[in-house]
Amino acid sequence: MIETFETVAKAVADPSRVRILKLLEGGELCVCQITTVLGLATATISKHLAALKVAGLLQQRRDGKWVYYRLAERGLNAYAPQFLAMVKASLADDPTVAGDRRLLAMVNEVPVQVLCDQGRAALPAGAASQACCGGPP
Amino acid sequence: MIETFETVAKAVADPSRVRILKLLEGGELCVCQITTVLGLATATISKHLAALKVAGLLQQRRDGKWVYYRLAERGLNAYAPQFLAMVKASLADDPTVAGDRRLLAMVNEVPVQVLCDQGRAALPAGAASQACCGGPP
DNA sequence: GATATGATTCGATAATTCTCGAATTATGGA
DNA sequence: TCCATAATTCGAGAATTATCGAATCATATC
Repeated sequence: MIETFETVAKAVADPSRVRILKLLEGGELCVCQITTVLGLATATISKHLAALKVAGLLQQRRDGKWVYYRLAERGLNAYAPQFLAMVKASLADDPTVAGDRRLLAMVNEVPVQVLCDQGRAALPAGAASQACCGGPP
Repeated sequence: MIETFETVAKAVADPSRVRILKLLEGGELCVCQITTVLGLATATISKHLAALKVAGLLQQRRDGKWVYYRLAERGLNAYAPQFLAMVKASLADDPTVAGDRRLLAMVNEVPVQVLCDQGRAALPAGAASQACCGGPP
């Protein structure tokens, strides 16, 4: 009951996890794609994904070596759909979310194997700059 | 943007604060009434109320020595109304929330001055038991 | 089978946060 | 003006959490 509600609310109360949810609105992604866009350690992303899954917000699918995550369409958690709907209706014009979206577009240009292997080095030069620190002065 | 969203989500991601929100659905309450129902220290309740207010979920009104809080009807935070609506639509049958509601009914029988002075001692004997530990074995 | 690779789990550290008692502020009444 | 009381703020301790590197697990390929 209130613990279930708390679990979902806590899951949504972290910017990294919200960024993941917003990314997945465009369809399923594998862990290394999400990792490349967010720019965090793989272990960190994996933990975030686990938290979102426990909260009933995500579903998992393995395809060979890769694990794909997507927004949960029917959840174990009664409150998950409402939270998902609210996230979906929010933050469309947030600069961080927009930057992630732009970066994702480039990530999608690269085959998954290459991306997993090289990370951001597989992207066009300077592609990741908007996500962290901007161009030269 | 995403920080604003995070602030509200964090505010809702704590069971004590959700209980406060559920209590206030019945109308405004003063700090000592909320403190008596939740059974936490006054300082703790005050901090929770401040967090909810900063998140745009609550509004404040002073009446003499007492400060009354109520759900915010028009908030500074763009996401607050949606979160409030979701909380309102949730947890109606949660046992903790139901216990708080029963306790609030008794609290409302006592004048505020007496309540602030005596706390739970002002309630009928054993009234607070359902909120923590149940009756004798 | 042995090896390589993507993802998860483990262990540790730094940062948040929940909670409380004590000190402070604000208001009302003697 | 001085005291009593309701609420907030301060300071500290305990618990939770975000993050990472290293170790482990799972799958595919040779």
